[in-house]
Amino acid sequence: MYFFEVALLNSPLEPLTYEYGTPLKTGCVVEVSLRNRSMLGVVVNTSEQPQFKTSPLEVSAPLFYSKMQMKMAKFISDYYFCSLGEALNLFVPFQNRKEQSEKSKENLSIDLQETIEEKVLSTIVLSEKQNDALLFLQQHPVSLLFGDTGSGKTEIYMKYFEDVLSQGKRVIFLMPEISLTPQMQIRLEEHFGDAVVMWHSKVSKPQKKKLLESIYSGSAKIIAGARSALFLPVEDLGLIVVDEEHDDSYKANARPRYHARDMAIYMGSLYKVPVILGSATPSMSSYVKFPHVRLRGGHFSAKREFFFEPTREEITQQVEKVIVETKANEEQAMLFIPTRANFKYLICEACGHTHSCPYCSVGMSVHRKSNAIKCHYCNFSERIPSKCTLCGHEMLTSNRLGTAEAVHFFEENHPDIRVGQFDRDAVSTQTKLKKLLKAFNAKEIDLLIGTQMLSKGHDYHDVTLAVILGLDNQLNMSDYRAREKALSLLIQIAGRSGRKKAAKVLVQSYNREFFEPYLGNYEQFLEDEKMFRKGLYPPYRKLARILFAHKYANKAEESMMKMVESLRQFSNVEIIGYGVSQIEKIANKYRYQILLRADKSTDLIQGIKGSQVDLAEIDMDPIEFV
DNA sequence: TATGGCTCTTAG
DNA sequence: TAAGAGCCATAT
Repeated sequence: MYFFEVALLNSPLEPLTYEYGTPLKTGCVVEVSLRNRSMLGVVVNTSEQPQFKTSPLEVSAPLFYSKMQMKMAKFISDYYFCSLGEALNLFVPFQNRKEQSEKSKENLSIDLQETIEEKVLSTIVLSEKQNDALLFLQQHPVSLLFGDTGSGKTEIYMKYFEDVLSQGKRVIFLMPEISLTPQMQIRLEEHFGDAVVMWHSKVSKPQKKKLLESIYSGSAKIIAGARSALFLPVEDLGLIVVDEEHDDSYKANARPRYHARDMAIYMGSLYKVPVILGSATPSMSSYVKFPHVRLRGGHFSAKREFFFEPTREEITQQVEKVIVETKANEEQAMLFIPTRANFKYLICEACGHTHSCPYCSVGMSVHRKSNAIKCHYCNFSERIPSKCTLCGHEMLTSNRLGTAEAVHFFEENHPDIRVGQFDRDAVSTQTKLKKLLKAFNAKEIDLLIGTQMLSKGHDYHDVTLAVILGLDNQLNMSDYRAREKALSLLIQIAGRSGRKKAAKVLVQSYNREFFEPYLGNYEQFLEDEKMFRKGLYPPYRKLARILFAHKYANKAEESMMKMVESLRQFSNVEIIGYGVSQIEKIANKYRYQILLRADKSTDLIQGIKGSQVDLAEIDMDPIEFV
């Protein structure tokens, strides 16, 4: 009998030992039973016969995790503090098919010839600047393509893809989920035909099966997708691209809390393939860590004129006026508002009481369409009360304008302006996204009103006005990245306008003097920001956030205090602060947290590993602090 | 004496 | 994480 340590997929448990009649390789997918439940697991080690009685395992599916996948999973489990089973569960395993895979390798070059001869409809011609940038990218293991919107980053990627494909290798091309639009798909397919696969969380199960088939067979050469695409079973990897690398959606907000950009870089070093990070507003972290090539201006070299209006977010007469003017000129406008729903809060005029979620310590948002107030943290909703639930006063007022209310406003006051709503509520499916973008590009919509989603790399051609409300909400957040986030947001949204014609950008903010000098000069901001971050914040120092959540506040607090005490032994780990979280309660659980800082992540890991951690959820390199 | 809710332990 | 054991409070 042989014995194996098996990591249970999607289980927080450490590997358990099982027995089997014949030797098995590390990485092999097996079926085991745990407390009468059947589970999938992965052989992670062979072992001696243990003291206790072992259960048998079964080998059912011809699936295995490659050496590289095992290595990466191990890294994720160590660095981000999760079980090996949870880390492995991120990956899609390889399929064991001996003869077929040999064949497909032989066919590879033939497939490729066909792809190039039959599928390529147009050739990519780069400008001299683009060519220089490509050369730069090809000369570095990890590099940053710092290119303004419209400067032709995608063409550079595609030229590089051609090069990689011609060597019989494949590409992983990551982008934020919202950027995986039909436009991008069409652009890629125009050049690479069936060799393109688009992978994201909203692809249906049967469709995923189909896509996986083409990845297994080797016919898929360009694996484009959201962060999870990094974990697909891609053989002969030749290049990884992380587009819009500054985007926060690359960080997973549930365990394993990995950062896909950072994992892409790690993966690149493991596979010895180049990694390209692309952005018009690169993250401080990438800018400081990696060499960059700067690509300025657009093909259209459009002009943007910025106006500032010192006010909190509201639809002022000026906002109304510029939008009406744009419509009169038969041009398109975008309106950014950081809040969804009609209003973020419902407040009593008499006593000032904010209607909060019974399960979370946050205000509930007003959704007029469903006549409900909703909690944006736990989704609890109830009817909009007619009077204050605290004092009974009948006049309630709402505050913090949201996208739905702005849509409502324009529908009421300017019925001739055709409005589209672009936020999580209105764009809940890929189909709705397609529909909305199609309508906007077909000029069936005059004004697109949306949240952060607006800022994500879509190509709009005829937008001549961008209005940005509530930018100070971003800037005033107690977050070391608040400046970076606010400025990049402004530049990204502004960048959606003026692709063809000159555009106006109207910004509501009391902080003109902060934003203005950096508008055409993001690198200056990055340079200035170095001073602010050095010695205190990433990328110069490393942070970890440890979160404790429990039904009883004292339980969570106790666990936190225990951990604080044990962390004190580690002189390399600085406890920046600890206590009740900014949002005290979510989904009926009280929340406490510790924020740690160190020079090196290994210091943090050592400190955390050496401390008592019950109830704790560890967030390495956190980007959220509430 | 049965039942439900809660906490704690432990899984191979 | 999830199931089962043990414990206590309450219902019958």
